[in-house]
Amino acid sequence: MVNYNDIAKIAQVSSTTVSHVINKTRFVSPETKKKVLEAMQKLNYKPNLLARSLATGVTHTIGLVISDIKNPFYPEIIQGVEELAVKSDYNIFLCNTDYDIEKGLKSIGALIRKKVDGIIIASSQADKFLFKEIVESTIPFVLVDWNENKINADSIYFNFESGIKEAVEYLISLGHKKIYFISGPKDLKTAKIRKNNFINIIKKYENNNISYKIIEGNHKIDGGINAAKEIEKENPMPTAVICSNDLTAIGLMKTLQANGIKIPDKVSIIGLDNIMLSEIVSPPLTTIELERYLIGKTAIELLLNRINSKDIPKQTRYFQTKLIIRESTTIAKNL
Amino acid sequence: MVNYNDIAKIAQVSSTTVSHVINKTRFVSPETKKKVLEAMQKLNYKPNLLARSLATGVTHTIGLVISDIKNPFYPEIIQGVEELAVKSDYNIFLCNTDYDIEKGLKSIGALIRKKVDGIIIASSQADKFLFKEIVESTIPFVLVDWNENKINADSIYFNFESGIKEAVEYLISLGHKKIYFISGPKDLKTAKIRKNNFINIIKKYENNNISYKIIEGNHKIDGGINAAKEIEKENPMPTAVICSNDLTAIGLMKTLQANGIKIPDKVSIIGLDNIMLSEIVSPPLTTIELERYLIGKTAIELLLNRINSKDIPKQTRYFQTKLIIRESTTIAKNL
DNA sequence: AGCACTTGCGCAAGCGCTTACTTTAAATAT
DNA sequence: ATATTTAAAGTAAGCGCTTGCGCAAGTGCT
Repeated sequence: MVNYNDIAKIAQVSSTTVSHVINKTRFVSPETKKKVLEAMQKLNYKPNLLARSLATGVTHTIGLVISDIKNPFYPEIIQGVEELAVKSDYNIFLCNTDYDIEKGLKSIGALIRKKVDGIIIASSQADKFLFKEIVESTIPFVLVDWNENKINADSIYFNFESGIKEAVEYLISLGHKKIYFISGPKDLKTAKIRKNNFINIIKKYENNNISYKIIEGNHKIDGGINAAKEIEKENPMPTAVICSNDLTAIGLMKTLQANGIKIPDKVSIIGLDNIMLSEIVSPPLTTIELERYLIGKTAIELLLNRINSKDIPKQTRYFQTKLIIRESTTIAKNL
Repeated sequence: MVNYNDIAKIAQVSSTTVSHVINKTRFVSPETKKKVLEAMQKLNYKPNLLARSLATGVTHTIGLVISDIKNPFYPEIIQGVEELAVKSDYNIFLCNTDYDIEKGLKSIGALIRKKVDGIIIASSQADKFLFKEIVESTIPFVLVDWNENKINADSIYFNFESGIKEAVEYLISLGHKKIYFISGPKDLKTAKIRKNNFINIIKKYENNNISYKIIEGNHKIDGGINAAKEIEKENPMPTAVICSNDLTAIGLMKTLQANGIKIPDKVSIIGLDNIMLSEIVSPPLTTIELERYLIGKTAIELLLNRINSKDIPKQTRYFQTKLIIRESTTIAKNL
């Protein structure tokens, strides 16, 4: 591998000078510069960023931890992060935890050891140990939808309450009395929050003759499929179901439809996330929107800020959710 | 940052010994080992993988270049790559080219300079210059669906011909005579291949009174939406359309439906890729399948093989495509 | 007792780059 | 003509790790 010494030898200068012309870190006379550049050209020199990083302590690399690349929730976040990262000359280590804490831990460990300049955790897999690792590493990080303990860290919070409240009230306004909720995986922080928000909100209406029930899902399509079976067993069936995410809602909807249950006539369904899919299914899904691209962009902005000035106060950003009414909801027929 | 010397000092050994206990690269007496491990514990030591990589020339990092993270085509490939990569203790630099050659070039350059151990290029953005960079870098790489010049490199080829042939013949067997094709972006290698395969196949039937036409799309939903407008202008309209990818087909289908054109009664539609979405739309899309997870997995297998033994002969793998008949196709009504 | 191995570990160079400190020579000031 | 400043570039240590080479003490053999 060709290095500064090789260039220096040919250009008849010191390797210091080579470094300075490459980095433009001090004045070098035009003639000298020319010699160096020509030598570089001649040797087809490619800098070794590992060596530079070792010397400077800066890698221009960040880690992005997500939980499920196949969940359409993430690609847009990734895109938001990636665009600005690349513009700012950062590369991204993508870590997919697969909802697996062990795997997440392993990835985070590797990120730390590989000296990333910062980490974005958008994997809602809450784990104290993982968190401890990161904090101790002193590597800047931002938490997306996962600041369980209101820890003092740059964080992005999703306010699911606003959207879920809209959804519940909308359903009630349509005359629904029996409203079910399909949750996400038990150990997923964001799923817990979504569920609890739903419960808190609907409880306020319990005396208005509104009943509810939680069915466990997994934030995947098959969770919705399984939930459909549970729901069909109910007698009477709920007239409306809110799902912890769109994938679940879609699995549910498809299964009910396949079993001859008309959506929304018989059951109204509301999702959460507003993934692209939700617009495209039939009927288009009423859902609660989260601006994922913007979230990704904001996450990387916070991170870069933090990287560039470690001692500014920790920042938080809130993202509201809001109901998008499409065609999977209608007035309750079985009054 | 704590390093070998700090540990060595506390454990009263040389840094060589520290290295050897950490890497288990030579025998160290149990007592010494214990002292070292305790010192590490005490200092909460975290190895610096940059330094190690600089010394060994191995980074345990690979690059994965794709063209559009938002295209559901990619996440499964990423997953296939990621799973095995993590199992083998590699981290992944994800580079999204956004169909932008400049951006791709920039990313590849960074990967090379950051000394990745290998690169998987699953971005069908053909560019000689980009290719030149990689080859010159001597970094192992594998090409997914992008070996334009049958270059001697580890490659994965998609055989679109098999699936497209099935699709065309299936449509003809259903009595379709006017079959359109919506292509992908002009400068996308895989799109060119898909289109050319279609043309080659359908040309064989031209004398059987079969006519065709190519409409340009972009492998995104809006490409399908625009194509719908073109198609509606045709008189008579084609009775069947094959799309270069599923996203296009979905955009097309949704738009035609919105304009009152029944699918498949009036127009049969076939997609390509078999993304999850295609199963979920209404009607479920007849499409040509590509096993993306397996492709990702195969890509990383090839790459790891290459990394571990540079001088084995270059490998190639072919992936057949095949027609999956769902409900967006039916017999031609306007005979 | 003398020799040859073996065992366990240390020395120090090197990976390719950065950067504080110095040197050299020319330009300017006195 | 000498002292001082300035401009341009070099010296070498250091980032944290690996690893070829070598050394001293211990073991076994004759």
